[in-house]
Amino acid sequence: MRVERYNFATVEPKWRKIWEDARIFEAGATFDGDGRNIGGASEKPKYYVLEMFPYPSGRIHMGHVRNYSMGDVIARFMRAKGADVLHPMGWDAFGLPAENAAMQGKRHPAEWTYANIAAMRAQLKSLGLSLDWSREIATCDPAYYGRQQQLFLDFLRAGIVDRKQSKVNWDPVDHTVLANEQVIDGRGWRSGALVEQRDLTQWFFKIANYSEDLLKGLETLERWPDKVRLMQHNWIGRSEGLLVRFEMAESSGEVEVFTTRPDTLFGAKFLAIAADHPLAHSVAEKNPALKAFIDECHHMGTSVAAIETAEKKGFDTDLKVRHPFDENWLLPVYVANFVLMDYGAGAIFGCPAHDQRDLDFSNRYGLGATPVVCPEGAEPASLVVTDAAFEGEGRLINSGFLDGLTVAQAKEAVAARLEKTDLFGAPQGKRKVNYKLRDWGVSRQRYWGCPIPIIHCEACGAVPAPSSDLPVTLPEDVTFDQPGNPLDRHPTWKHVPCPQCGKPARRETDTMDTFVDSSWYYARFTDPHNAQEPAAREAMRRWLPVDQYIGGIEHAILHLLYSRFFARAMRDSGHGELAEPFSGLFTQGMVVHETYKGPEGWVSPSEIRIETNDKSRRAFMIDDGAEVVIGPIEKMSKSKKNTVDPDDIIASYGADTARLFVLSDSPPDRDVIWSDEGAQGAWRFVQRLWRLTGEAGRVAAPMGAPVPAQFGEAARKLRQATHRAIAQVTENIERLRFNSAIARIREFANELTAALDEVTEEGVAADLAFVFREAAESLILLVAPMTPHVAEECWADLGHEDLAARAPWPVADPTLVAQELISLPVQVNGKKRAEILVPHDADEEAVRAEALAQEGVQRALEGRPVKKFILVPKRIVNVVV
RNA sequence: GCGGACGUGGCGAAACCGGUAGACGCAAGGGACUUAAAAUCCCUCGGCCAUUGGCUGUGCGGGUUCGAGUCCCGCCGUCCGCACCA
Repeated sequence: MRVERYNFATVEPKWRKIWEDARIFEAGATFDGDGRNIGGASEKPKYYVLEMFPYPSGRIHMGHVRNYSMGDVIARFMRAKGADVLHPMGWDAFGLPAENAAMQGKRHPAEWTYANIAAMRAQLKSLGLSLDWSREIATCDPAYYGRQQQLFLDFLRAGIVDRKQSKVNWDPVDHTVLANEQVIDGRGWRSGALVEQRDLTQWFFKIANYSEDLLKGLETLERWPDKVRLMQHNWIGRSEGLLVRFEMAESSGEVEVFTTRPDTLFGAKFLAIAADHPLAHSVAEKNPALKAFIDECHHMGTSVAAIETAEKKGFDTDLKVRHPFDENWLLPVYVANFVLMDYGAGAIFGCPAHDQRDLDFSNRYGLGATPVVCPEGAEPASLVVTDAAFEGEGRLINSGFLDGLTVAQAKEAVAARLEKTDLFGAPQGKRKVNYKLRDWGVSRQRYWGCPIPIIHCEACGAVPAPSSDLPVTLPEDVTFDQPGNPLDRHPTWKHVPCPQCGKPARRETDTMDTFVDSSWYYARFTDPHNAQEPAAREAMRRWLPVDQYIGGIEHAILHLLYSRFFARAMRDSGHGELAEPFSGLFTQGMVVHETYKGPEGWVSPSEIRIETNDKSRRAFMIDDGAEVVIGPIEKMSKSKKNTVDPDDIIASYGADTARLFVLSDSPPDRDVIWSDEGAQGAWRFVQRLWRLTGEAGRVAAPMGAPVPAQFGEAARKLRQATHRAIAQVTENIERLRFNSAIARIREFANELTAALDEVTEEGVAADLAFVFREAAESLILLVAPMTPHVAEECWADLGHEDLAARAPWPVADPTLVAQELISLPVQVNGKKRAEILVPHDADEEAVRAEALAQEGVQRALEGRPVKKFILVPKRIVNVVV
């Protein structure tokens, strides 16, 4: 046995330096005779693996370690498989936290951000990720956001940008717009003031125009998780319905509503309009009570969750509208807090019997409910709707000319009739495909973002900044000691002459949503230093789409939808060719940890020790021995103090151990629980790899030894184990089942250990020696994507002078993977009674004879005749009696 | 409210198209080595009964099937997202 321990502290930095000097992780790498990367074009197939780039918060967390370890496994695996791999890294560097830090710590956002980037870059480098650092980008770099401004202007020219009013959360004390998460119980998080909804004129990307295309495109994304596609599908929210215009009873006006259930029109009890509906505003002018109600709605917050979870409330306007099919039937018009102005027509008709929300509303205001759809087989007279609306299928009742029709037929009949009915010179009904997807408001009243390159001129309006002005850079001399946007109150920055008429004009002081920054960075990585355009067409053609994108499920909708939109918008404004930027997507789970609570509050894992025996598991403070309560396992967060610092882990166990642990134990799309015991388990395996290679190396054949003509029993067994492990680990990595790949590698290590235990003092024969080398080298290459440093050290220890990081992936010999004898379980009436060993090509008769001869089978048969004999080849035998 | 996901030993999990439930690891218990400890190695490890062996078991209740963790119907529980956090 090898005496010296594997010393990660010296070994890991050594290999990182060697990799870096050899520049082997740069995309498009080709090498000269000395193994130096001389760059240039590559004949290899391309593979682009991308992990969502981090926000530079200052420290990486275990979630980053997991995310980037997964991407690195794929990058190293694909490189070994012979691909030219692009695996870049950058920084999502604009955003609110930098401004908050500036307000608190008096540090300039740029200084704070770049310091954080430097710290996090060093941390990421210590993980040994095979990243192409020559392509590093930061979105707060003018070189990056200048090209983004170019995109904005080209989108504007292509008609993809719009300027219109929309609602924001306004904090009247801080004079600032609040994010939804900054609104807590209707109040600003910092000021505590009641938040108002305000109309602001803002810039929009017309993503809604792409609704149908974005929906259709989902079908082509076969390597995306179904759940993400479903979430986007629902988010786009296509619905086919009818716009219906209702005539007002006491005036010549009308109210238009959108409905997906025109079939239930005879069950209508009321109309409800949004608080911001023009009609609501006009009534409110003469009705202070309604004005108060509308104001109340404005304090609800702008998020859908806030609106829909609020108690359903309405206000009777006293206006009445005529039912489209009966001019004497008048319906009341309410202003309701749950109707959204942005969706459909900003007005609905309520059918309480067949819509739960309408029913809740109706019950509150005593508006009644008449059932008009009768479920198949139910007695119409027996239908009474009290607390539960019936939203299912059935046939129409109480509905005049619709009676007896199915829901689908009735929808069609109503649409057909209203299209032919005239109201004020136009059809009363119009079919419409409606989408929930709204245009993307990109204006932010903040400093630390990409300036919107527009100049406002009193005479010429909103004028694009000339392209020679790009990038329009942020002024550095700003302060954060007053509320509001520093750009807006900067003394000189915004004052510029109008590019068209030359008169004094002012710059747009809003910056872009940071989602814009992250919507095209994948394309920038293909040509990160281009000063003329976002990315050269040739570079995008070489690398796009991203073959495998990896990130958190929290980005399932917005970021991924915006990026898909951006690809289309770039295409339509002359900046690319493809619609779908990510052909493969994988969403990884979080890293979670136990929580500990002492008398003084939450306690960090580093402050406690755990005592376990077969009965209990208890935690105690290290300093005073006081017992603390072990709480639930939760997402790592500073507030719960249940974080583990990757730096600490790397210092005590090394990067390989950290990488191995976050990849094993749990499937990658599920959360993984970080535990010190688990980390130690991973550490033990890293040590074991080193010992095992040493032991195998002592008995292994020299490098380049010829393949023996014959293999003995022991050699053949280990050889089969080796090739089966290669086949299964390869498949598991290809399917991104890293936990299974590692389990299989460990199993193979166990098999190799068992084979080494058989070795006696006399040494081994040439055939076995050959197989020991083959097994040890395979083991190291299989584990190298997960634990690259120890693999490199073992690889050198086995006598290799070139790098494991550059070695080709081992290939399984199919003839060695196949099993000649197969173990088949034998069931009697579905219960396992015996197990038989049969040749893989045994015919049914032979299997039947063997199965029925088993003692356990005979016992279970109890002499009864066999009714049916089921043989699933290579799987199972079931005897039915 | 709307939408989505998940539920298997003490714990994390595995089980490909419906075919041996619990691979691999963690924890625990027992043993070897050691003056001792660490490290390492070996054995046991879902539950109940038992002598060979049997019964039972994948959140709960039904169903389909020769056969269900897997498919269908209905519950229960937990977690996540909801458009200005990134």
